[in-house]
Formats: sequence, C-alpha cells, structure tokens
Amino acid sequence: MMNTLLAFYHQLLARYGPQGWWPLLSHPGASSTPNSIRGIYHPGHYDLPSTREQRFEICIGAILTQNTAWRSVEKALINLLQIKALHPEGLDALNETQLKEAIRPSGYFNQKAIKIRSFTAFFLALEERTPSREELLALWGIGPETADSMLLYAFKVPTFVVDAYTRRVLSSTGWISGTESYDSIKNLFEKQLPHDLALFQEYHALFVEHAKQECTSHDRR
DNA sequence: TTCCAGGCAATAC
DNA sequence: GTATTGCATGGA
Repeated sequence: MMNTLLAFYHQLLARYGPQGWWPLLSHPGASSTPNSIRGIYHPGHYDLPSTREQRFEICIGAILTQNTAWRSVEKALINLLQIKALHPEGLDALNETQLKEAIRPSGYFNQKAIKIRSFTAFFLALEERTPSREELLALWGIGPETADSMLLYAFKVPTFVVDAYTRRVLSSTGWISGTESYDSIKNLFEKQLPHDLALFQEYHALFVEHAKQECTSHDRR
C-alpha cells in the first residue's frame, strides 16, 4: 500500500525545498528569509543547535510563540539577546520588570514570564540531559506542542509536532475533520513515517510554509 | 474597527 | 470527557 503521508512530504519538499528550521538569531554562514526579521534559517543542515545557548534559545522561542506570530516572538528574543539574557544564567538573573519588559512584544507577557522562569530553572537543573516528554508536560505552561517542538528542534528527538498549520493543511485535504485530538494526529504520522529527525523537522516546517501559501485566513472562514 | 497569530490552563457543563 | 474563556501585543 502506498504511504500517503510520505508521498505528500516528498511533494511539499519538491515544491518548497528544505526550510531550515528552527530559526536561530545567529549562526555562521546561513541565510535569512522574508518570514523573519533577523532570525537565521539553515536549510539542509540538521547539526544545529550545536551549543547549550542555541538549545535554550529554541526552547524560549517555543514558549514565546504560543498563539503568537513569529515576527513578534523575534522582537522579544532580540530584546533578550540585547540584555544578555538569551542564555539560562542571564535569563535567571533578570528581575520581573526586566523580563516582562523584554518579552512584552510577544503578548501574554505576564503568563509567559512565569512559564519562562519555571522552564529556565528546569533547564538549569537538566545539565545537558535530554528531558522526557512527560517531564516537559509536567511544567506549568508547557503543553503538547511546545514540548514536542522543544524535543524535535532543541533536543533532536524525532517526535512529530502538530500545530495550527498542520491542522489547517490536513483539514484542507480532508484528511482530518478538525475534532481529532493532538495525540491522535501525532500518532497518525508517527505510525506511518520512519522516525527520522530530518524528516520530522522538515515535514513540520513544510506544513507551515504550505499553509502560509495555500491556506490563508481569507480562504479559511 | 475587527480579526488573527507556530497554545495553554482554568473553569463550566 | 468536551466546550468555553482569559491571557496581550502587533500587524493586516
């Protein structure tokens, strides 16, 4: 039997090319895209993040982007970078006012300040260890998508991420009705696809690009 | 002005 | 268990 989901992946990849997620604010020898103010994508490379700081940056971005446009998240990340708080020790040293002021552009800043605080304490205690999904989900403010994004892009665990774009594309193809749970959609992909890091990273990024090109808010309604 | 954006937790039923 | 609501800023 033909694997529909794998075939669809190859279609998207042929059409859009490798996306190079997750965007980082800086890394040598890569190019930026119009989706970003100054975040750097690294298409075709799966070695990043290569440092503890980059891993932390991705995790903080995953929290900040909850129901928020990436453009707004980048403003917050740039603010944190400028006050030398885009690494765990620097973040931990901020007071409440400094933290909230820095992340204000990304919205929900009171809640996100608490989420970032508790996650930073958790990250410091990790000491380079890769956390389990259950550990992440136990943290206040970390739900399934945020946990999976951290695992897939920061910790390089081949786990499938489901987000609003994924649901939008799958709804438009008629492959889901819209009421399916997060885990049921996740399991659909993880059962049909080989658990490969590059594949899972690219597939999610390609869903985002395809949704942005073909499933605009105007079309949805 | 209104609607929406790479969710999540708390609450209501 | 599923449905609704608050959270907040910035851009279209």
